[in-house]
Amino acid sequence: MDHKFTIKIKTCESGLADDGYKWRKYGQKSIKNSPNPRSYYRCTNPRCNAKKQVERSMEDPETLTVTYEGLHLHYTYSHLLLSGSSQYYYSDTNLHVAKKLKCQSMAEVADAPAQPPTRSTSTIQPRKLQPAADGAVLLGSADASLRHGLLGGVLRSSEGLLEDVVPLVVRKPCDSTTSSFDAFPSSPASSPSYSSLPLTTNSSYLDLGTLSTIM
DNA sequence: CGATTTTGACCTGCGC
DNA sequence: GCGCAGGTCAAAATCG
Repeated sequence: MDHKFTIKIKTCESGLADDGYKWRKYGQKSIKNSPNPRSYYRCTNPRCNAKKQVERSMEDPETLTVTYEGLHLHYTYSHLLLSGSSQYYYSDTNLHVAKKLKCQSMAEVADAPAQPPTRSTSTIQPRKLQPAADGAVLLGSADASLRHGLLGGVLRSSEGLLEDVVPLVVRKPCDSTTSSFDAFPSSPASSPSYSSLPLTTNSSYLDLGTLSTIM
């Protein structure tokens, strides 16, 4: 069992996505039918088994397809310094790329984000930490207040696996006023369910809408 | 000088 | 069994 999912990140010029974790590159391979090589990264934390693969999108060179695998077993305090200029996408379509992804894992991924938006709950509902397949739970030992501080303003909209395995946000240094969002027609980020979030919709985009369709 | 990246070799899984 | 493709290793190079 593994946690594996893919997100698409808009990059600007030469800007690389900084997801708050520290990664070490351990390989690069050219992929068949893809003009761009795929880079392989491991978390530098020796206790952490998280890995990610970064591949530049064929259709949009400014989009990086990042496949995360494994769980972070530690914190990154850089999240406390998050700015509002974050843009990231969660692509369910690429979930199918992971050939080893089992149906159960798919269900896990799709579980929480597919929940109807119970946004009226202003109280931070600590999402039940889904025990990871390997028994590890990201932030599992976190002080609750710290966890809320980290998660509350960033990705609580997902209320799901993203909090467990996705680095809390994929940051990019460039301005958020790019017009590239036209390439992503489905935009549940504008859903009212996100209006209660402490982040503005034009500063952070999370494409979770289609995620529920894979249930 | 230690950490990180690069890159070719090696390993492994899968389809035929 | 063989070949291909993807993933990982590890030594050398590079960087800060």
